[in-house]
Amino acid sequence: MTDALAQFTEQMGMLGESHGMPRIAGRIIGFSLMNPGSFSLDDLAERLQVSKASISTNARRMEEIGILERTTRPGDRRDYYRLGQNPWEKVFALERRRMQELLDLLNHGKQTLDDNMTAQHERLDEWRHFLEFMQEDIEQRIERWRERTLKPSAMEAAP
Amino acid sequence: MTDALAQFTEQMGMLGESHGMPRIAGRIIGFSLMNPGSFSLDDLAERLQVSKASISTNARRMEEIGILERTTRPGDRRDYYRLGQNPWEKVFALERRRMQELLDLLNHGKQTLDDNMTAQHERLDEWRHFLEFMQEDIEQRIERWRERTLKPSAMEAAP
DNA sequence: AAGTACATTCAGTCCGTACTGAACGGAGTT
DNA sequence: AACTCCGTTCAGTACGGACTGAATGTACTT
Repeated sequence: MTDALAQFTEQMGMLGESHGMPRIAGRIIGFSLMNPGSFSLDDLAERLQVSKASISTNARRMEEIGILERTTRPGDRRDYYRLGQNPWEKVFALERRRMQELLDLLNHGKQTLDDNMTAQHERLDEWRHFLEFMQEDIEQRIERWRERTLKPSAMEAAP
Repeated sequence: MTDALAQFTEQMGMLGESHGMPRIAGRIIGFSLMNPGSFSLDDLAERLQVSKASISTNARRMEEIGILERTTRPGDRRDYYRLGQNPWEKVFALERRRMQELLDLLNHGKQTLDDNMTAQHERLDEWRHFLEFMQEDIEQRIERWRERTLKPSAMEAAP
């Protein structure tokens, strides 16, 4: 692996950490982004210089979320992993779920709040409205993205 | 503090952790959401059962980001904290910054990638386009939210 | 000047969790 | 059956960072 690519992989690891995922998970994503084909657990363990156990755990978790895809080959017992279809939609879905948790918490909190605390009620409502407003739009946004990528002819060049 | 409110505060702490912030920061937000007025460091330390040092550090950091507001009172040396104007926009801004970091990383990685690896180039481009698309749209969305809240007469009831 | 009332900083502790090596399990092969 | 080649699980380690108590800094009061 080139120096530059190794560095890219490491930075993806760090970025993954800042998104709340294990460092190795980010590295796997970075590596898979930059290298063609699919890779066995042993491949990844060797290339990323980490234990096979970590690779196994992280790859499987990311497959459950849909970020990675597991494939097999005839006459070969190993599992091979590569990037899934549209990994970032999956990441956004996770963040959306956290937003929903917050929304639920705010709703529940509002119920436990005494009626005469109008200022707090208003503030809670404001937050809820904002979150709901943003949330309903995320879906629309992703939908629009899908439409756009399905019709590549309509793509405009970005500056 | 009521049992229910204490529980709310704790859950806000946990939720904050899942967003990558210290538990105490989330608790301060939760507490400030539910309690009227502004609070001194000692107030918060006592109510949240944590050390004053932690409160100081976390409150200040959140003030830097704009989530909290620091106020003072005549004839009183203490600092008082309360929620800032539109805290969630600030949280979104943070996530937007992380997206930008990823975007930068992808752009830089693309430059280090050999020209003849067309498949990887395409995949990188796809990611970049998606992120750019989502990012520019988030700004528009927040802008629309501002317009909407500035004209409360135009508000529609949500289902 | 000494004393008081704050906020901040810093060295050290504690805790969660990512990560590892080794053991385990299962499915194929001989 | 025993053996091989996988992936997974588990007990233990290591590490990062949140949190704390004590020290420090600063501005005001007497």
